[in-house]
Amino acid sequence: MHHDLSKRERQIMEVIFRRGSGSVREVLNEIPNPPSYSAVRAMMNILENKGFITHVKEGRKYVYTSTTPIKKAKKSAIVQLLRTYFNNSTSEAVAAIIEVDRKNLKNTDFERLIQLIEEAKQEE
Amino acid sequence: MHHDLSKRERQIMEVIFRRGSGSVREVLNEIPNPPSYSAVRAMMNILENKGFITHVKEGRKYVYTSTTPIKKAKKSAIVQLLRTYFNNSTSEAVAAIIEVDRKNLKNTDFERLIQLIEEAKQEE
DNA sequence: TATCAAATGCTAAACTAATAGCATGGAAAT
DNA sequence: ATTTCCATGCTATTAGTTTAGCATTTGATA
Repeated sequence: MHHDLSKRERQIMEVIFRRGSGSVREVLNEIPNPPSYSAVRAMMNILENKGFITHVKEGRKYVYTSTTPIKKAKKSAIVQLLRTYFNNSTSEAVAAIIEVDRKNLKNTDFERLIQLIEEAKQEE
Repeated sequence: MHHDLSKRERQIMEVIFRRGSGSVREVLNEIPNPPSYSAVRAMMNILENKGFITHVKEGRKYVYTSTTPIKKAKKSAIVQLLRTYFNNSTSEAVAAIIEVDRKNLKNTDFERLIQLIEEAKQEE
């Protein structure tokens, strides 16, 4: 998906995915150690020229969105995570995710997860 | 973790995490649309100078490993995924992961997952 | 309506990353 | 011991990123 992007291009795409959309200013505000406003504008133009994002005019500014459907982007990110860190093992990945957030998860969360898995099992 | 890496640096780190370790040649072999051998070497030198990887001599070649413990790297990748694509919702992420791989998962896999979650629930 | 503030269009210069390729060195094979 | 094969050391060049800043456009405000 966004595998051939430069560091800045990638950072911008991540902000767009996280927010759903964003103006140059909004994107800039969410980049850690950001470059200048000019640089972000330049990068977003490049991303648009490459076809990764598109914009609509809203008031006096441009609001950008990803041209890749969010669902597809999520899938791509997951495949990438599994491949890089979990040897493509879904269950190891799930275990690791739960472990990361275990302290914050409540009983109802666990029950929802179990129900979710039961459902997937049925649909098989 | 590796959030300020250039595109190539990032690609190299991903290979190192996936493989556990790797020589320049081995890393090169796993990069899609790879640059030259020279370029990979240069990048790996930079990564070493920045402290992300280290090497031991093995025969006539250098074998590189990450200086970041794999566990920490996994956690960082997960946090990043959740933040970017799932609004920090563990259960949505788990649902999406299962969805991606649903066709390949067998009944025993689902049962293992349920057991895994039951255990996490107990440990709470 | 006139002014202001904040956005984009554009471009050139400065900087950093990425690359190629020659020089060097060492392990393995003959 | 000598040759061969791969690997690294190094450096110059190319490609791409980052920047500032002026001109222009456009909502908002007095």
